[in-house]
Amino acid sequence: MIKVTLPDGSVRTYKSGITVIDVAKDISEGFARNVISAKYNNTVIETSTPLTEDGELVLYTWKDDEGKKAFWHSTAHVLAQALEELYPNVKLWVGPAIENGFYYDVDLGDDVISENDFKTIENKMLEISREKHDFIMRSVSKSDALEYYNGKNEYKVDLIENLEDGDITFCDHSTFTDLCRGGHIPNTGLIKAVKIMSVAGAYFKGDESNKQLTRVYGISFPKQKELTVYLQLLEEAKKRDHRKLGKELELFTFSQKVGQGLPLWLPKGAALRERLENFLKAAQKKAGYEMVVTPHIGQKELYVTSGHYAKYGQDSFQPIQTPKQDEEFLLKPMNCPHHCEIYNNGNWSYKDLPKRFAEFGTVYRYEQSGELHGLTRVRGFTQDDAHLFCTPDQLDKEFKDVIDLVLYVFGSLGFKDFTAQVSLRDPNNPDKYIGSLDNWDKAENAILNAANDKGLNYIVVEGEAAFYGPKLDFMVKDVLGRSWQLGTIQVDYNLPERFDLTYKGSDNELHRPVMIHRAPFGSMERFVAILLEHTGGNFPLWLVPEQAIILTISEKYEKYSEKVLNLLENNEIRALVDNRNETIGKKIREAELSKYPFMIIVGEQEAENETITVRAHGGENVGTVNATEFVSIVKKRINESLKTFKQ
RNA sequence: GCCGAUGUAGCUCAGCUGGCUAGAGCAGCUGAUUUGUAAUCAGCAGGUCGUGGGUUCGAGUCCCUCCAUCGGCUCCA
Repeated sequence: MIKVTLPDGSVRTYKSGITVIDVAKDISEGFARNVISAKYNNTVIETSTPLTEDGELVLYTWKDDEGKKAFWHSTAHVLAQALEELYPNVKLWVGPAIENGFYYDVDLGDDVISENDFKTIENKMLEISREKHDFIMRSVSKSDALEYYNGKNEYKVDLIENLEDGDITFCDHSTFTDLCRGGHIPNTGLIKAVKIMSVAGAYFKGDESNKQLTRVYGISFPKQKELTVYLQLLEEAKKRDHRKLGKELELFTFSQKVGQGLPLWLPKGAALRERLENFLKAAQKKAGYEMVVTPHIGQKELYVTSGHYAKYGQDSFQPIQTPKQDEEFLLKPMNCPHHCEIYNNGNWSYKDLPKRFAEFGTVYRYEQSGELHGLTRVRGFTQDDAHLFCTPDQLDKEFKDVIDLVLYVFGSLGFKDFTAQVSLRDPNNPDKYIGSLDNWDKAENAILNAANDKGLNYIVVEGEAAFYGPKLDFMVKDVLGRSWQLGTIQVDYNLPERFDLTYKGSDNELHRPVMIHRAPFGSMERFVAILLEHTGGNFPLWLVPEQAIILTISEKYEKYSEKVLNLLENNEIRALVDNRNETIGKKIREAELSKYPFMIIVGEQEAENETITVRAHGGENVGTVNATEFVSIVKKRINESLKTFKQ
């Protein structure tokens, strides 16, 4: 007999060898029908797996993330079978579940899959699904497994060679067999709806020097309706795409003539960006930062000193020659070397530190063309950069103060769903980084300590560090769930050495300062992009381009509307008048679509009584008030969203 | 850079298997209308169909080059 503990703490006793599904049936027949996956002692198993020892059992349905994972991974098997039947020369690599659906990486030989083929693949998959084949796991010896794939599929052979004999399992369903570690739904019949989403190239083992395989993305559901809902959700998300909103709200544009990845900020966008800059400048001033300004180019030697040239010289915009060709300049790809030289201009005592140099510095990076993406990945962008130079003793406090500043910025703009990520170096790839191991250890520990003390809920990712130092990044997702780095804080012991930065200590000796790189927004471009997607274009009231639009009932009320506009402008409320010869219904419709927070309607009644009637975006009737009262309403709402920074 | 897709008026899109002067709605302009909470009516104007080649009697439509964009991969100081 074995003891099975369930998540609620209850313990049930069964004959050894009972299957997961029978345990589920014992709990409840109805529940058992929905169980599609399970974990036993924290290991993913099949619902048909017999239990032979005591353990903790967790049962999953479609509603659980683990259940979805099993469902989608199982669908990947069905996809693989469909591909094998449709493309006899196909060689399979791997087919995992992902956040939304699954993919399978395959080598199609000379065949190509394009969107026209999706329907055929989907139909084939549904055909297989309807036949209700059980997924059955079996153990295979390493030699048998190798034999099975030898000469037929070098990718699987590569995979098996790295596995331990005894740990190798195959999964069968229908006539299809795949190397697989497990985690399937009971049978293919549960898959009722399938959609192939896209195909893409993906390098074998993620290595650019390897062959590029074809990655087929798909998603599946236990009900047709859920697929429909999912596709509708995607459509809705696309409406909040920053590229679409940026165009509609006239914030920014791109021009083929100017060049790809080089955004053009339109007047409304530029004004919005300026407000963001002023907002941060005010907070930085309180936190003891000093603004500096540096040029857009620098001598090549500057970047050789910093180490950037060796690391990124080949992938950057190539050096600019002087007419005599006796000097080379680089477009500034980052501000740190310039700021190091600003530090070097002074003769600092420990009493002067920390020095905090801030600059909205525009930088240029030659990103691969395939990587460019709206405003989130561009070739010319402005960082809200600053570099802090401090004594080793001051590092902890300075780092924590920067965390506070970043959290203040995120809070003021309504970002709640962000992930703090500590990015460390890849211990297996030391060539990627500059600087001594000792310095790296110090820097990594400084970040971890500060993050811990601040009670930050963070994840640690190895291999994501900058080449000169580890980072604490603040990641935010876009409408399609893609993660982007916004705020970043980095500890750097390396550049101070390379630039020979010093300060005089209390012992009258020269010492090396520690450097913190930080950018709360990350870049103005990316930040505005993600902010657009998060707000759907409904910016916080303090930030929005125009806070109110005055709509006249007819052109007769032009004079009065101008008077109201004047009063609002004198009270620093951004507003404009729509006095076109159009119906009030049309003006309201357009104002709604343009996302003005307030619509002020003025007509006969208002002009007579010196009042205004206010409608908020979305339809809220704020009421009929006088203009001064409206000013206080707006000011109050702004204050609710924008706290002042204290440090 | 690589894989797949897309590119028609300022915007959103139609244009079937190549066939007469390339269409619509919105925006714009002109006129009428002077309007009370999500589209007033009429008229006008607007396009080298991304670029450059090719196939053809004939190309928006088929083929190739390049450019840009989209979804991924790799990259991301």
